Amino acid sequence: MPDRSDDLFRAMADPTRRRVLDLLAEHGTLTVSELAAHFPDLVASGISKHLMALRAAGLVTATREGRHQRYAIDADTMAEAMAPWVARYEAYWSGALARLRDAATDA
Amino acid sequence: MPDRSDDLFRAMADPTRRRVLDLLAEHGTLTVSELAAHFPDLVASGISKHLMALRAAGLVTATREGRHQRYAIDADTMAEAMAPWVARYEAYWSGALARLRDAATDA
DNA sequence: GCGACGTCTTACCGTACGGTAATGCATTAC
DNA sequence: GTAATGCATTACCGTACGGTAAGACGTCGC
Repeated sequence: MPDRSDDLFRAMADPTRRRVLDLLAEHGTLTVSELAAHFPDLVASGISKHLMALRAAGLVTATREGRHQRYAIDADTMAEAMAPWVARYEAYWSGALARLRDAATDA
Repeated sequence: MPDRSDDLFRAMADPTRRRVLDLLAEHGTLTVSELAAHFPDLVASGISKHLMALRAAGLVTATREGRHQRYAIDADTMAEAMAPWVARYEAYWSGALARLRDAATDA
C-alpha cells in the first residue's frame, strides 16, 4: 500500500470537502441529498463528485440504502493517514490544543 | 482576522511544500539553497515560489542573513490553525496515535 | 567601482481542478 | 409496464496551480 497522505491532503485542500467531512463527523452518516441540502450554491452532481474524491482518498465509505447512498467517515483511513503527520508536528500545536481545551472548560 | 484554514490546507496540499515543512521541522532553520539541495528535480526559483506560498499562508517566517534568507516554521500560526481541526477529529486518530507511540516505544 | 552570488519577481506554458449540464442506471411509486 | 426519483458518470469550460526560464534587486568579494 503506497503512501496515502498525498491523496489525503489533496482531498482536504478543498473547503467544500472539508465541510462535508465536518458534517459527517457531526451527524454520523448522511445521504447525498442530505449533504446537498447544506450546500445551496452547488448542484447535486457537484456534491457527488466531491464524495467520489473523498471515496478515492479513502476518507469516506458508502453503503447503499434503497435508492439512497449513505456516506460515513472511514475512521481507520482517517486515523492511519493523519496520525503520523499529527505526531510529527505535535510539539507545534499541543500548546494551542491545551489552550483550546481550557477555553472549552471555562465556558 | 478571517479564517486561515483555507490558506493552510491549500498550502499543505502540495507534497513539495509538505516536505519543505518536514525539513524545516527537522533542521530548525534552513536557507533557500539548503532547501533546494533536497529537491534535485526542481529549479531554485521553484523552491522560492513554494516558500512564498508558505509565507502567504503564515506557516513559515523568513529572516535575512547576509545575502541568504533563513526560513523557519511559524509555530504560532501552525498551532492556531491546526489545533481546532485536530481537536475536531481527535476521536478518529487518537487510537492510531496511541498505537504509533506504542510501536515507537517497542522498537 | 565591478563581477559573482543568492534570492525574489515576472511572464509564460501545460495540466489539473472545481463547477455545471446532460446522460445513464438503478430503485421506488403508480 | 411506465414514470419519477436518487445518484453516478461523462463531457465540457474557465480558472488556478506547479513548473521553468529570464530578468531585477540587493549583498558579498575583489
